[in-house]
Amino acid sequence: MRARIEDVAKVAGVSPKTVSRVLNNERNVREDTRQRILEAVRSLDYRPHPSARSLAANRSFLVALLYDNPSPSYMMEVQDGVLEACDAQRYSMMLQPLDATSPHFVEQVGKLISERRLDGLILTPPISDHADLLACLREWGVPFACVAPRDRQCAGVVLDERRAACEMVMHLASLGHRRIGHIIGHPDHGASSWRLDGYRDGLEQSGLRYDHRLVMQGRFSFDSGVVATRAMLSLASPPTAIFAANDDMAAGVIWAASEAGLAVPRDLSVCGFDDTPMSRQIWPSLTTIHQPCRDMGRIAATQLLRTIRDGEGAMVYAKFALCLRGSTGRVPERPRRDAPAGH
Amino acid sequence: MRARIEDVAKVAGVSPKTVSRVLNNERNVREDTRQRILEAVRSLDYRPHPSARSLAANRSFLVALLYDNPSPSYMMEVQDGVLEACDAQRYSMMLQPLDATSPHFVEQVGKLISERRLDGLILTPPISDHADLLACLREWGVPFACVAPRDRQCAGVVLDERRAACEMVMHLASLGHRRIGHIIGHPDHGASSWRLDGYRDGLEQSGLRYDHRLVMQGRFSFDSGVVATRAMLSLASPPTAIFAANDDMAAGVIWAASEAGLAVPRDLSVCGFDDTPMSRQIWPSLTTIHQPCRDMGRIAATQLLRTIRDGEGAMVYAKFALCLRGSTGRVPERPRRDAPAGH
DNA sequence: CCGCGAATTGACAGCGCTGTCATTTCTGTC
DNA sequence: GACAGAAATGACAGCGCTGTCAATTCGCGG
Repeated sequence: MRARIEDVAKVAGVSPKTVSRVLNNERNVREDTRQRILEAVRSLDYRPHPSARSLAANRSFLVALLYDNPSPSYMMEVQDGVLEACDAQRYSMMLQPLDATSPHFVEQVGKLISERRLDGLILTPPISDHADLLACLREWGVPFACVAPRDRQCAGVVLDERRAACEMVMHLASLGHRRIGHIIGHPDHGASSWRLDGYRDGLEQSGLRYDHRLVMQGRFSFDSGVVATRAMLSLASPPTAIFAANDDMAAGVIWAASEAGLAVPRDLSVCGFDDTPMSRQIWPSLTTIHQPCRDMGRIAATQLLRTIRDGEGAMVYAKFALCLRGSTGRVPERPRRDAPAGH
Repeated sequence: MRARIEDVAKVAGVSPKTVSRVLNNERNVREDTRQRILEAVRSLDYRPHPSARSLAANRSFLVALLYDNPSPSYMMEVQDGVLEACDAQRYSMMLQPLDATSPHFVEQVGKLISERRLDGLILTPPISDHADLLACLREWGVPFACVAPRDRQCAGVVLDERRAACEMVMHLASLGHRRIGHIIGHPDHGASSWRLDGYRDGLEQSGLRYDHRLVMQGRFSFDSGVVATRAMLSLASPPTAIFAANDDMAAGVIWAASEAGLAVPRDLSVCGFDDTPMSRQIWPSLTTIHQPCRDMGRIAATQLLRTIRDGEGAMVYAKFALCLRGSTGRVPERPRRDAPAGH
């Protein structure tokens, strides 16, 4: 049978309550007592019983990570980061896939919270932008932290995606591109508008005019990238570079370009956003923007646990990085086929 | 404050123990009593307290899903399946990323089990092939279920990967290929040997000779696919088709082929294994073998829960499916460059 | 209507921990 | 050395549920 707190107390010659104090890092325990107790814990290989702790303390020490169908690699990394932070603070994480468009969405989350006695939630896009849910959580007093939310008035983590997109477009411009297309992400994701704004910033700072014909609506999916690209390539004056709002759509761009017989980057430069593993596994490898997803998961969890403990978590900025790879190149010297000169 | 079991009992006019019986689907409760209790549960919106239940029942109702750095999309799908099965039986799932090569691996798992009071484990490749761990779990009497283990004498789920690989190779042969290369997966994964065996079966059934020069060792990574392909393409008599043991390596094959100026599938047919999302996002889209990962996760969890409940889980076979896509094609009529005829 | 085994229900303790509050011990001051 | 106030420790109840086992009720043949 496993040792219980009472056994530890007996060995250390103190009361169970004092052992509990040490295990929970409470103040007001003399240093020598603490050492004696830790020694007893070690000698008995004592492990506190999570359920007993939860029951007595009236907290579950459990947080849930809510997600709705994002890219698996993104989610997996965020997950690992969250787990890392939770483990370090003796918290557990549970996962909950959800359908944010369901009419019972908020209700389901409420049920989850009360069923599992959750101490807090971590919301990932697009759930982190679900205004109804955020309002309810605030009303219920349930602590939460958001990953990349549109509204930054909460605990969590974001990237300056607008700046990142801007820099990417400026990079394209520096390669000589003057007709740079953009494929917008899913309309429900805050990221889509930041990236679009960044695209406009980048054009402006490069002295290029915004042309609405070069901007297509996508949905963050590979297929939507293909569709948008076919449309853009059939323009009278097609772009020489396309900046897709994520890597999946960028893969769609490369696909559609290959389909149309264009070589990337010779005939068309392509870049994405997210630095998914896939971006390095396609030919040519994709120029994109790296998000430190694992760090972001860790940060979000840390801010959530701070909120739970002290009632105050912050919105932390994570750093992005441009990954310049094979899918972008200098614009060709002579025009391609939309030749204005020559006739 | 939330309703407790006592409140439900009072409303239904029975003892708390009887309510507990109904909630846990125990036998020997009269039907009308059951109905009265369920009605009370509904009217009070009662939710049993998980920690209280665990503490009293001396079980955690928690299983862990152990993984070591597999492909994120694979893991994510397995995860969702496991969650589905656990939810249905009022169990919780926790995730545990691990390093199976660590010298303290088994010890770490043991610590995890006793710390979290786990009721069981689900092992994914390559952990499902870790002989030391399996031996310890059996010795400790810890229920577990395996996804795709080499040794099928345990509860879990597998695919007939050997058969799948065989069919893939036969398909290549039916397209006219006679020099079909293979890139073996990671040596520690059971899947690698099944797929290799299937490759040999496929050659044999197509009347082709096994040629060791056309078989390279890989490690399931994109990079290892690139390296193996470069080596194979530099052979005096290179293959006209390459069957990589997974999609990541197959992506590497396409990459290396593009690098070498070869067009896929015109100059080289390529196929993989796993049907990752990436396989549809590259150009050309990848011919591969689909594994129903989500189903497999669900099945593994179901068998684990059966093991926990009745002490007996089975090894279940899941169904694979060939996905014929753009990366494979008929072998060209006239030889390519290793022209034996001609000059 | 009685008696017996089976089906159904209930009383009670206790799972292992922490919150509350009382008690003891220490620290610094005059 | 006495004393106040702070720091450290302990006693005890109880978190909400289920296991054990005893008590009650039911069904049915004689």
